Amino acid sequence: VSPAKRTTTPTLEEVAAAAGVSRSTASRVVNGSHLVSESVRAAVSAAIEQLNYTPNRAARSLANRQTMAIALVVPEDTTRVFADPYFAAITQGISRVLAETDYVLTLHLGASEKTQRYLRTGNVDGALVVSHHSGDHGLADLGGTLPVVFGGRPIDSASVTSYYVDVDNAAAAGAGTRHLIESGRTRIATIAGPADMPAAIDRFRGWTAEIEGAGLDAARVTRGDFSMSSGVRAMRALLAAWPDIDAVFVASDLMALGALSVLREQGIRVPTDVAIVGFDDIAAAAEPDTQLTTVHQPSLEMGEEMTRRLLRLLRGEAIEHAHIMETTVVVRRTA
Amino acid sequence: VSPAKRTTTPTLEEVAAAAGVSRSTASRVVNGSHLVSESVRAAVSAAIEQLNYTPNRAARSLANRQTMAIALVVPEDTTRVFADPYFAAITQGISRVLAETDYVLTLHLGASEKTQRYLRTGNVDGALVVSHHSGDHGLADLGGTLPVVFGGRPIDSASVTSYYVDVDNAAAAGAGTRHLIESGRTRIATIAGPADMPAAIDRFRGWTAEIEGAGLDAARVTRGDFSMSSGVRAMRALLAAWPDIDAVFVASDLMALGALSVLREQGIRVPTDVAIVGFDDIAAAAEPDTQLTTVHQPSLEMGEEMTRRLLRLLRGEAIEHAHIMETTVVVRRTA
DNA sequence: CTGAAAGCGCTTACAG
DNA sequence: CTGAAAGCGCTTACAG
Repeated sequence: VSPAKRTTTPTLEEVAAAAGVSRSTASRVVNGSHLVSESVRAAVSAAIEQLNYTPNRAARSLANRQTMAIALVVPEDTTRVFADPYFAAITQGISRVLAETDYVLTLHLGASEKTQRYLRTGNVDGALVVSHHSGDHGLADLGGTLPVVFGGRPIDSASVTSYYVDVDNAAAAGAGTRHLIESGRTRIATIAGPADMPAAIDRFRGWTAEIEGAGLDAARVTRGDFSMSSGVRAMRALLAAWPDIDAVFVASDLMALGALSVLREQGIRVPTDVAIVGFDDIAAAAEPDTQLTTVHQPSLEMGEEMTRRLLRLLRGEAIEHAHIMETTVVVRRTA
Repeated sequence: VSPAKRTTTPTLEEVAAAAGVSRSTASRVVNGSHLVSESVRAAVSAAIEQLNYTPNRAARSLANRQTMAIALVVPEDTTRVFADPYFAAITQGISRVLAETDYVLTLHLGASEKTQRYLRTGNVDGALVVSHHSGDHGLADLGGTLPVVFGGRPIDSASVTSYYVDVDNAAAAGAGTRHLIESGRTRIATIAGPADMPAAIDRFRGWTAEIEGAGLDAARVTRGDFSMSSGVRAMRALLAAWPDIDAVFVASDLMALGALSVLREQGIRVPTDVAIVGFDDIAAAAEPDTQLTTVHQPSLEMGEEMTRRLLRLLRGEAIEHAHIMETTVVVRRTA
């Protein structure tokens, strides 16, 4: 049978036969075992190459109880969340590090009964859960069932025992706010995020602490839902309630973009009249026409780090429960 | 062993024992075979329930040569594409119909050698490929290896034999342009998409045909890359080159949003001075502060339809190669 | 360092 | 309608 003609995938058995060794030995070289002589390794490698052999995943999983699959679960399945650049970047990071391994990624939008059962019943070796919202739909104790690392601090009771990577949202928001204070602004407002999201809560706390610490008035507050249009509404509301504001710390770049469009529309100069600091540093923030000053959050790297940590957990290594990544204030044109 | 205490998953063997039947019979009821008596079915079902049995996927795949997995591949892996609301909606649709089946979705960003090999060596039962760009990185003949349905017409040679769902981009763009013409506009520009993307090419063609058909001037053209910031740049360019324009058909909502912000900034009234029609109908288009008139494309439904079609292919049913979905012009405030 | 053998948990002809 | 048996393609003690 010429390799070009065969339609069915070659098996380990055939590789072994071609190399003149046993199936066990062929298996050992496929798996990089050290107890194989150099000559045998070469022969088997040649056979693998020649037959274009790829191990059958199902057979492998069945035999060694590893699936070589890891799940990416996004508990909330609204389009808004999924289209979030932050989420896109995290997924990118996850995909990037997984690409260098033999693991495959399964995608789960929502945390349905079916998904939970899938996760708990040995179909994946581990899970990555990315969620902005607090309501983790019963995913809290998932970590007790299989290795899990969360993107963002989980708000639930199990958080002390869960693994997660995050930034220090309060400190980061504080730094962004401080930039405004240090540049002489005194009537600094904030457009906060949803009151039920840990990241939003922490950023708001960071802003408040910094404002009060500077002896300024922390009353100029409004909220959005992290979307651009909510930023538009929030900015209008802010302007209506406190026409005197000279700066605003916005809890997400998308909302900041919305806020900027309102200021532009109303002919309010940025940063001369009102300075704006965002949060995230999405790609759009760096655009020549935007040049948004913002708190940089390493989203893609967070995805990479989550994945690397999960991989370590899968190798049986011990890691700390929390991994906090660095943020920086990126000063551009709006503040 | 009480079911509550056991840590290992029960096997079919155990279910069979508990029900007092053979493994074969237990397997038959798990798989809904008709050749099982009612009483036996009941007994096995009870055992399954009681033991909380879930079939082992690996064992099942190995035995019946089905993986019950389908791949979602996004050939280009830039953050920009992945954060695209259109893509997010499609994925949502895919996920939604798959949720009602036993299939799981694997996610592949980029079309690396590794991914291609994965797809071609029997690790999934079928694939869904979503791509805006033409350069499908060798995915063209993927359909010869396993069932595949594309989101968007593939531009490559294999397209006549591939399955895809799409909209009639030329006709849809024509309809959007016609809306502008019929409302009395005469100096109608367009912000087109990338010259290497089938959807962009077709939309531009649709605009051109309609403009020329009405005896108008089809010279007012500029291009973006479908991103909001490119819309900003394109709108500025348009205004600089042809200050007389009274309308613009924009090939994507994201670009239209950018264009609108420029008009707002320059104090140009919409739609009084310049009317705008977008394409996609993303969530942001319907926002109270935007109210963008646009060509609605059923993105989520396209994802659903792609998936349903792939499922049919997997069942061995015959389907047409192309499935074209309806678009409509949604008239809001900008035109 | 290498091989024979058992086993992973299912499905599916084949008989009956 | 039901069961015994073979087989899916691997891995992994166990001997040697």
